[in-house]
Amino acid sequence: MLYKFRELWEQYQSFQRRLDVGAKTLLLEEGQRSEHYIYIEKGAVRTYFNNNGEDKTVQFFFEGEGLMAIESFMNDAPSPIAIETIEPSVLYLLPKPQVLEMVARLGAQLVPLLVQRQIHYMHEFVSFIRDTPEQRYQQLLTERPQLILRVPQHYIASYLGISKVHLSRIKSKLAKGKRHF
Amino acid sequence: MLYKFRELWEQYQSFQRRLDVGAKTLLLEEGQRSEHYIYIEKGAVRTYFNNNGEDKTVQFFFEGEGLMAIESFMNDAPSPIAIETIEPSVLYLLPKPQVLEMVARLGAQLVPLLVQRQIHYMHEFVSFIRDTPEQRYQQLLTERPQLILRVPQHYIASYLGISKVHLSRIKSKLAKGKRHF
DNA sequence: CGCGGACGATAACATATGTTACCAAATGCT
DNA sequence: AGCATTTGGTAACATATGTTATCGTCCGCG
Repeated sequence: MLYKFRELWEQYQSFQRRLDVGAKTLLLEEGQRSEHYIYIEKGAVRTYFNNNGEDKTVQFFFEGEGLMAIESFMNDAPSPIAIETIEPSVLYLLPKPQVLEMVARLGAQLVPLLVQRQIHYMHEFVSFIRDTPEQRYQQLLTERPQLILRVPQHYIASYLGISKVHLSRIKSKLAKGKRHF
Repeated sequence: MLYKFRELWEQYQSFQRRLDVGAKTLLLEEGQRSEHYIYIEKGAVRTYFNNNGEDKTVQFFFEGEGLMAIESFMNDAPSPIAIETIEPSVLYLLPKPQVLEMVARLGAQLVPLLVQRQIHYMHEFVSFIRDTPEQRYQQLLTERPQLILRVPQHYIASYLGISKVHLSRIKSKLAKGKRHF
């Protein structure tokens, strides 16, 4: 039996819990076990961890995307990563048993999806060893302009691996370069 | 029909090509299409790319490990990544048609493997936004000491995302800290 | 409406890292 | 053995980035 992910997802509607939450709602705490797959109907979400008192953002997600703390979920271990909303959001949570059932039913159809995810992470990795923070910021600007507009700067800074002060410097430097009157 | 990867691999022995090559042998050029899975029986291999004239190392592999330029292989596109031996090596190459056949036969059994790879890349990513180059070097020292011993320093430097001069500084700083006579 | 916190910019200074250049030791090859 | 190449260390200087502190604005919430 072959499924596309989206069709299969619909079949589990009755198990999905709808969440309508405000900004900065914690969806998974660091150290907790992940028990859900999260689909974002509306809003924005980030994953992050705490590094001696300061937030480090790992990834951003927006409407139409899904996520989970895969390491915790798959290895049944405390999550090194926390999840919280950035904006008021509408989310659908599917509990672990049903997620595992979906995974089993999808079977080999997951392989290409997982391969593409892996390629995505390799790209991020390569970007770190090849590009300066300024270049990485410019790529964000061109490739994900909505992200720059919607996400507070200090989250973006830690995602880029730099301080918020430095990101501010980069922006003002770029703005100076663009000015011509 | 269920297989473990290793058992299945043995079944394809007759398709495997054995390569006995010296150090710095180019196995896949940047821009070429990847047509093989490579298993390392002996030796060491790195993946890298050229960034305006200078090498950036992405990953290291040693005996018992396998690799391929997954992006090129799976998407049938020119590879952004080159592959070459670091040491004289004995390798086994399995051509693409047989690799695809293996993938098909493994099917859903690949899912956990791919998930763990994904987690691995996420860890590398997190290390970049959390740790200083010095910390990343120390982790290499404790987690993969053989790597430090066998791989030339400038490859390690670019893998860490820093210049070889700076890596040398880090080493001498750490050595100074350890000295106590 | 007003207040406090979140957000963003900037300055001044400290530290980390890159670049270039030079030298010494190790290694490979003939 | 001898030479060229690779590898690794160090110094001096330039640049990038972090840290701390201060300020102004905006925005949510009582």
